[in-house]
Amino acid sequence: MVRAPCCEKMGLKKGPWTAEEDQVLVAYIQQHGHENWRALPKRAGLLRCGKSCRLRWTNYLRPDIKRGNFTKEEEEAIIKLHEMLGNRWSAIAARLPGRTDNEIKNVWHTHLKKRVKPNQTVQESKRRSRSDVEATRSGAKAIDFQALQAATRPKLESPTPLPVSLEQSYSEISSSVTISSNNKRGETNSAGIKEEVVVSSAHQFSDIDQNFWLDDSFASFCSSSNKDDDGIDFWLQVFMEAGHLEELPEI
DNA sequence: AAGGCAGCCAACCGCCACCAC
DNA sequence: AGTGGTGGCGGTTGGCTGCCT
Repeated sequence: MVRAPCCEKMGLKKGPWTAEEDQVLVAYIQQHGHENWRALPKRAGLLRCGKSCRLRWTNYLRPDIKRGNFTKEEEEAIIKLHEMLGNRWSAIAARLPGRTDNEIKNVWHTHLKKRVKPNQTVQESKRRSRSDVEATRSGAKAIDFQALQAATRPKLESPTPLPVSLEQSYSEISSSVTISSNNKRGETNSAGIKEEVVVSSAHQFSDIDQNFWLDDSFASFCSSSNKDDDGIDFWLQVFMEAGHLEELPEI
């Protein structure tokens, strides 16, 4: 099936948003919310496509967005998260309160990419990212941090606020790692983050030393380990290296 | 002063997964 | 089970800005 381009309709505006458009969009969403992005511009009286409105809102107008330069801590966090997750910008953004995936992607491409070691290239990240997808699609066992987090985090009725500190972010990742075996997409966790997998045979690594993620241990481990191993063995080695996994979990 | 160039970043595009019917 | 609509994601683009020559 070939879908028509989003803004195919004549008369729809493209390009930079004006202050007036921003105002209209914000006012409408504050009043009515954004249940249906496609219908929103019509109802709000904007000559934009829904996709454009959604992007503008999520990347720029949302009230919880943190503007301004990235701190050293945030940059370090992005580098480390990128090592772990690859080019999964939305997953990385979910770990950085107030930052959007687009922003993080931009920062990565303009600043951080140059900083990482030569052997930690974009291509490699791509490769890791792809292999994750392929593994998931083929039903193979793969680690998915979002899912892992969801599988072990206590379910709450109200949305969970984003982590308040980077340390907490790492803590949440490392404390919720499990090995996935039955993949099921489409679940939404308590923080409103879409889950890719729900783990049936959860094996928790809740006691991993937080310093493992924060200091150079993880980075040096990554550089010393076999880069071609994108799968479960890689992550098992990671947790064994962290010193908190006595034996291989049953998968 | 002006032209060229590189960097930055907002926005767009195409694809994919999910969901309702 | 198949189809169409929708939202979300990652890659890419293009315009703006500042620096350099």
